[in-house]
Amino acid sequence: MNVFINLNLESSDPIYIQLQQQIIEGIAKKQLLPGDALPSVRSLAADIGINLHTVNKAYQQLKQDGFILIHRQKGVVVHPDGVPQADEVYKQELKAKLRPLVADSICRGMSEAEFSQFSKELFQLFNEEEGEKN
Amino acid sequence: MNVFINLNLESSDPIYIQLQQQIIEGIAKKQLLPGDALPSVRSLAADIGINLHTVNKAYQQLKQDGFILIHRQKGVVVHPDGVPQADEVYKQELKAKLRPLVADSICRGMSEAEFSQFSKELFQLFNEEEGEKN
DNA sequence: TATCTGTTATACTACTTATATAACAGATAG
DNA sequence: CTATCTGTTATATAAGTAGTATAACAGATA
Repeated sequence: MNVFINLNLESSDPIYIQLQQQIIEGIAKKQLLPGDALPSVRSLAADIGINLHTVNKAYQQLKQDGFILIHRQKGVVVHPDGVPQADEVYKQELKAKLRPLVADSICRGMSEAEFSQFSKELFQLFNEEEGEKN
Repeated sequence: MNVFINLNLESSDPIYIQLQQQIIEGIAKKQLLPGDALPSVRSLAADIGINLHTVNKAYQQLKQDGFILIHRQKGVVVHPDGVPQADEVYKQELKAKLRPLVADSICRGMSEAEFSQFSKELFQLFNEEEGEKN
């Protein structure tokens, strides 16, 4: 049940953020399904060669955001009820995150069409591989 | 010639990043045109109540990214030749920044159409106010 | 000469990231 | 019962980032 984790230790993105994103990508690609078990903090930390607390930090944030459930003595699973649907608060935050990307892109002469094409390609990337189990 | 700067000191985004983004937004909205003068590091710092070095850090990065020119003893201006157009490297970085936003949105049941609609709204936001001088 | 530029240097505080150990309480397998 | 597995909590440390505070320098300009 190993999740394929590719960490970039050169990146300025913190390890626990990269870890979060990889798990979220796994859920988006449906390689991780509701109810699926995730490795324990200790085994995952050992597997990818980082500290237990770094994994725990990622898990805590994923739990906070509704991606996973943590049963105190049973382990960690992808949330059986699925991830909470995007509400208005989430959508406002999303727009706030897109905002600087759009402003920058406009300055550099990119069209709205090209920008949206990138989004479209990413949506396809995550949906194409639907259900792959490697 | 004051740039309207709205800082959020509660935000986890560093001040120098917010400052950068506001100036980039000004350029995107064409409120700041090629050749326009920007305040000196000292006067802008005094105006918005922050340290000189924080402003300098934002300016240095804007210079590095081609948004502004800094004439050693003359001051700071929006780059007269315009901002460098998006190249392949830039586009790859943009996609890398969009990637976690898209993965997250998919998990939360957002469609590609809705996601692109947000981008579209932001493009309009920056283009609507074209040339406004308040 | 006084004052404005950007630039550089140093020092300090506070916070974040990541690691290292250690211990605790509940569940479970032998 | 005991050993081992869970997540959790507590400390401590090291390195890096963010932000501030002062000070000084060199070139331009009024």
